[in-house]
Amino acid sequence: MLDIQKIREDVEGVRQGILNKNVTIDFETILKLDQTRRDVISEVEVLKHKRNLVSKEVATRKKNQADASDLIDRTREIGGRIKALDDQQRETEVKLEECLMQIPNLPHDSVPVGSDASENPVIKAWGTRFEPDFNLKTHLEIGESLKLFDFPRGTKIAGPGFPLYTGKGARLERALINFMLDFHIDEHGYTEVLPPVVSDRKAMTTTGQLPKFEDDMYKIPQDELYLIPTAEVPVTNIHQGEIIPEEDLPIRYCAYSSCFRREAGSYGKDTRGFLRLHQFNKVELVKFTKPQDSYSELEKLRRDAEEILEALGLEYRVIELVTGDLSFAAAKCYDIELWAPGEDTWLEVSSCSNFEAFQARRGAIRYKPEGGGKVQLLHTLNGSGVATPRLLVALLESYQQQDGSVVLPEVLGPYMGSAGLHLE
RNA sequence: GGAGACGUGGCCGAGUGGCUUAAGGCGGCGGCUUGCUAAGCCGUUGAACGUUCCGACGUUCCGUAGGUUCGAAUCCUACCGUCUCCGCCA
Repeated sequence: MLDIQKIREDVEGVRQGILNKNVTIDFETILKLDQTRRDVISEVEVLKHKRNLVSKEVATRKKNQADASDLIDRTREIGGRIKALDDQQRETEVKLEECLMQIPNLPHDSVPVGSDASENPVIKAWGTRFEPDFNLKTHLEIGESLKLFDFPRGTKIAGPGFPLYTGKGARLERALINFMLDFHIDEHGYTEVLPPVVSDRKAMTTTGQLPKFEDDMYKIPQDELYLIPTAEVPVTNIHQGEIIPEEDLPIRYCAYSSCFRREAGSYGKDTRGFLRLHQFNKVELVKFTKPQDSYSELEKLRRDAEEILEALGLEYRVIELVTGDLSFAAAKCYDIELWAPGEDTWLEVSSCSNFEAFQARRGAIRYKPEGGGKVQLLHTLNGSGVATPRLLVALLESYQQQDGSVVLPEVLGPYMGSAGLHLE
């Protein structure tokens, strides 16, 4: 949510920023609602002040056994008008809030202006291309021959997009999750949390999934809960409604969770194997920072994700998203993509974003400055560190051998245990 | 799932319709004291919104939402949450 005060003060600047995100908003209606709201508040506050004074006078007279019926009549009349104005205020605020909830976050000044993903600049590349002199297999071919997963049976249980990992494939999935968690906890100083995989409407609204993207999520109507599309939702909401002492910042959480996405509207796109799923595993990084620190923390966050890929020896590149490709809640975002030699393509495994105060305002997440300054909104950030399905794809395809087996990188040794690093 | 108890500021806790402008304590902050010293004394203490001549002023907030009333932390209704007991259960 944007600051209504900022909209009031610089509507043209806001309009242009939102336009750069390819969104058009009717700001005139918003400003009118804002004006109405303030007018009504002014009026009702005068009346309430009057009521308070007269009520006090009633109390005084009653104490002195005096008659107060004339005052009571007057207050009754004032009370009626207050009720009407209170209703009007509530109505106006609901409408205003509905409008504000529809506005995406403003892009940061440093974000290149552009209309869509085709304009996203590549800002970094790391690693060397895996180009052996034998014919490369895709992860599906590798997985089937080594019995690492079983898509037909997964589909039998829950429909397409719900993967079933088997044998050493299941072990590898678990190894990757544990490796990434330990790495972020021990090397990068994150605090581990293991959150619920469902969240309520309020939590989904804080992070920006609601009210606009209801159809993208799995819903449990009986309990008014949603399956989380990312651990970002429950983890960001850990501090919903709280005022955090400045000395506790930054807070860095690291969380593993299953993620659930309906992927509505994307049927027929990347449907092969692990490229796009309804359920997948992800290690997520979430930060709460002071406003002045959020951009340096974004760079560190991106490094934290990159280092996972470097430790696994996988070729990656970093993309900076242009304004038109930024998600609803993001002010700035980097995507990290892995090279999948078998698929012969880049696969997005991480998205690192700074939301500035956008989520904090929706969820009332604030901090109290040391030395007693005014309480203010903090900044939230998050990034995948990283999602497993496409990581698994790149890993299997990058470490495949001519004989069809796979030799995993050494860092996974402790996690593969008795299964070993040689999948055959 | 059944029964009961409870929900007040950062924390503890008083408050059963007007004397509350939420007592008192703890903690925090500022100051004074320096033979009450593992201390003492004094002062101070939250959030949101609106107006503003930037000095302030006003309104709201006692789990949440409604209701009764001239007036609600206090009475009524619903919901949410916590705890205890019973049932069920990995």
